[in-house]
Amino acid sequence: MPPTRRTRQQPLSHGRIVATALGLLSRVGLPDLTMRAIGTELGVQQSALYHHFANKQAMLGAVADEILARAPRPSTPDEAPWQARVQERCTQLHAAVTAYPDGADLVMSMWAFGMGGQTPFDELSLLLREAGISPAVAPTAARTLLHFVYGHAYDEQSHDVAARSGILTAEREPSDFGTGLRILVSGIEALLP
Amino acid sequence: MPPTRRTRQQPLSHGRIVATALGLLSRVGLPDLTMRAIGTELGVQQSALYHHFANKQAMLGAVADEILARAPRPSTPDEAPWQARVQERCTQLHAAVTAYPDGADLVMSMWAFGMGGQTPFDELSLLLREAGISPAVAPTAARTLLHFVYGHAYDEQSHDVAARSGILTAEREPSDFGTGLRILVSGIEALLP
DNA sequence: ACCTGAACACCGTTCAAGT
DNA sequence: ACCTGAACACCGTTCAAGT
Repeated sequence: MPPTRRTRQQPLSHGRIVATALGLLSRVGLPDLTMRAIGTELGVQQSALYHHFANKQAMLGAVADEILARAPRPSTPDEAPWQARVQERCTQLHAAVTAYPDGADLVMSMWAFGMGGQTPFDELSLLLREAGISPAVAPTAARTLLHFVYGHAYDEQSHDVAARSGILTAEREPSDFGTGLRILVSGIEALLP
Repeated sequence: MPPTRRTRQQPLSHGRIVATALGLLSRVGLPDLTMRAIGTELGVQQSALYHHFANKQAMLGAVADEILARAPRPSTPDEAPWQARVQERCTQLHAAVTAYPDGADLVMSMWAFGMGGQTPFDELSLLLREAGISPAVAPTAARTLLHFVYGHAYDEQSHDVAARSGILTAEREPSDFGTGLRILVSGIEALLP
């Protein structure tokens, strides 16, 4: 008797697989997000998933994109100082990846591997170019911001996992993310002519 | 006929296992750094390793510490400006983790999980406190620097792996690391009274 | 105390066969 | 075209048994 097997109503599709994977991720975490578990949840064999994605990594790339797509849209007006806009976007991305267990790990890996998560980089690069950062440096600054956002989120989420395993790690102040972000924005500001 | 099985001369030990794992890591990478492969390399059963480490993660923590311990020692004199000292240390750490395939991934994971890599954080925190950064903010600044160092190195190494798999990712300028580091140091400088 | 040998409970991926 | 069912080639970890 399988634990949770839903009868299949609709045919499989990219979107249905990603939605199911996302729901499963939030319940069991990345290590238990197996192709078998996703198949069981959808009421199909694990091998059926390979008709829609070339391999597991391609599917995880789509999941990472969905996590980022669920980040709230910026509310700061376009006329606001670029510092405020950058800080808002980074805070939203931080919230988006920490909304799912191991979300930072997943998004960071997929972005580094070139299999997803390109949008935040493009958005931040554009925002910084509009702010007057030279086109040669804007991508570097955007990457540096994202390394911080994902790295910090990864740290927080690993801290949670480690704490659950009874491992001691350094405590993290709630203000820590904001302070780090201000360091970065000040540093980028110093590059302006 | 096993591929490479060395006859065992000395008894197993922490140090011998770590050294063997490090050699294997540099040849085959993290995904193929299995307990079986390490055992074969040492001429023992994989289960023998569990008499010296509680589990694979604990062993990988020791490997991460060894990678960091092999970073070159600072040559910049203690009297030099803190900016130069921070930049040198970060550049050395960057070199240390990129010296082994998947080194950044390994060190970042173990540090986040609290199973290794504590030394760089302690060193940078101290250095920044000596520079006049308030004790409340110095750890945050140190963490922000390390997120950048490891994040950037992780990116570069993933780029290599992806390229080998024929996946296209954005090109990276060699000056990119230095530019990002200067952004961070400028930002930390802005926190000084 | 240290290690062997075998097993357990899993993985991702492939592929002939069905519909 | 889409999916099943079974297999393949692996994993990390455990544990009785040997020395």
